[in-house]
Amino acid sequence: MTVTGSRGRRERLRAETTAEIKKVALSLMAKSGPDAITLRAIAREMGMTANAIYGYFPTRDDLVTTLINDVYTALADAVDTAWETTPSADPAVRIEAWANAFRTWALVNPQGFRLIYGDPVPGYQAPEGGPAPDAARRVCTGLTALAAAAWPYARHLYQDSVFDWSDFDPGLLEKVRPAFPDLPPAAVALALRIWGHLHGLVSLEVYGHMRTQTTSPEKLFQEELAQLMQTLGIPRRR
Amino acid sequence: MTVTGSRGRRERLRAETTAEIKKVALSLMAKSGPDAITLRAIAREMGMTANAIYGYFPTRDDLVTTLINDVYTALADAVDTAWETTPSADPAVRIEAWANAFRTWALVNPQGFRLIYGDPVPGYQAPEGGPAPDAARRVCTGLTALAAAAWPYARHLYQDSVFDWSDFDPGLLEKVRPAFPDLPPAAVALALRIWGHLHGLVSLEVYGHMRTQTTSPEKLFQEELAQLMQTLGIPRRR
DNA sequence: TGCAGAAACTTCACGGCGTATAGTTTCTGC
DNA sequence: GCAGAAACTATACGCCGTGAAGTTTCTGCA
Repeated sequence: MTVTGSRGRRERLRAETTAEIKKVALSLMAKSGPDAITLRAIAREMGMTANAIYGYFPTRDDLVTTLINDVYTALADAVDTAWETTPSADPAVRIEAWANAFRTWALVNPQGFRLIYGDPVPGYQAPEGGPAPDAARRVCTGLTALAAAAWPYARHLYQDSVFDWSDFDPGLLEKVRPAFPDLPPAAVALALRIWGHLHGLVSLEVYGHMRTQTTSPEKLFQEELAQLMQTLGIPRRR
Repeated sequence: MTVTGSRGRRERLRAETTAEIKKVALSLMAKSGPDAITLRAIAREMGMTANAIYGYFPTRDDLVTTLINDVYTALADAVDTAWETTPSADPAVRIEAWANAFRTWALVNPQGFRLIYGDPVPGYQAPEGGPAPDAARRVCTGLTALAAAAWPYARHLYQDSVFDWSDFDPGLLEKVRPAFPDLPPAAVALALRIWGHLHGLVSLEVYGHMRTQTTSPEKLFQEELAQLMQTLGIPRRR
């Protein structure tokens, strides 16, 4: 009918404009960093007035929050895909696939990494619970899957763990415990520690702090993965 | 004499004003984050015009670079002091002292940590070679000292290392090799990896990404240190 | 002691930013 | 065809860094 047709048209246009705003914002970010995400620059690029954007996002921070969500989701998709498309027979291969997907995504999308994990934009205040809680949860759940895959090999190394469930966020456990019912708290702690290790090496590299120390961050990261397998008690494949 | 006395006076006033600019800038940063470091806000606080600051720093970026240098140096001092004031008999204790000093400094000076390691300020472009190469070097050299202290225990774990000297920055090696003549490339790689581990855990904590996952980042960090000793082959003290 | 010149500082101006308010155009559904 | 909603523009305010030009204050020498 004309009714739904017309309403549909308006909604479609609206959705298209919203998408274009985000697309332009992301291209500005990719070219010049998160700082370049300004309403006026986006509007300029789109042939609009900056205030027109307020019809789509109540404030600039809301736009940034949405972008963080999208970008973080893309990262989560990347690592999830790497995990799922790698055969599960050899946990070492699978864990390496996850970790390499993480680093590769960060190196391909350095500004996205900064957007997610850094101070995204001048004066940006993240909303309560963080800007992209779902995507962050997905990444952490993925990390727990790593730990779970390694746990048969690693468990004897973490016998005297001091962790219990109260050490972790209930929202995280809600996702994690049903998926891996047999996993103890120590394994979740291990997952978070691995997150820290990988995040640290990658972020030092992305932010350029490694460049002044080593000429081959790639080699360093592969060494990290090799040693990680050691830490997890996983026999080195050949 | 009056001559030197007068010239000395001008220079002293100049040095005092420079120091006050930096002091005010750092207090703004501590209160409201690196973004709050604006020439106008500093000038307002000092009862001056923003342009007066141009007599002391050619651009805002130069001021920020100087601040990064100062703050990074403070961090380097903190970890160096922790290292040097801890008895060297037990490498585990000493390494833990270093790592805890690193994390504690970051938690006490979160905005300083962001200034050093994050995107400090909108549009800030770090100068060639990084904003604080000396302080960064000192931290990396300190890390190599950790690796050197652990090396007698750890060396057999890194027999089949693939690193050679060409994998590292000459400027780093210039500092490191004379200080630790017997240390192989693998130990430097180990130092950088440890840096990554600690940096990752601490920066996830400082940036609030851990808060949504664990309720006790402190416990996680201590577990990290305990496992680090394992990785280094250092027997756990009691 | 007076005075040229340098140093320190202010004033004014420009373009950029987020965003609030008010006004205008365009489309929708009856 | 027309009321009203939705989309968008115009104007304005207070921030920001910074350049140019002008003013005040201090310094060192005659």
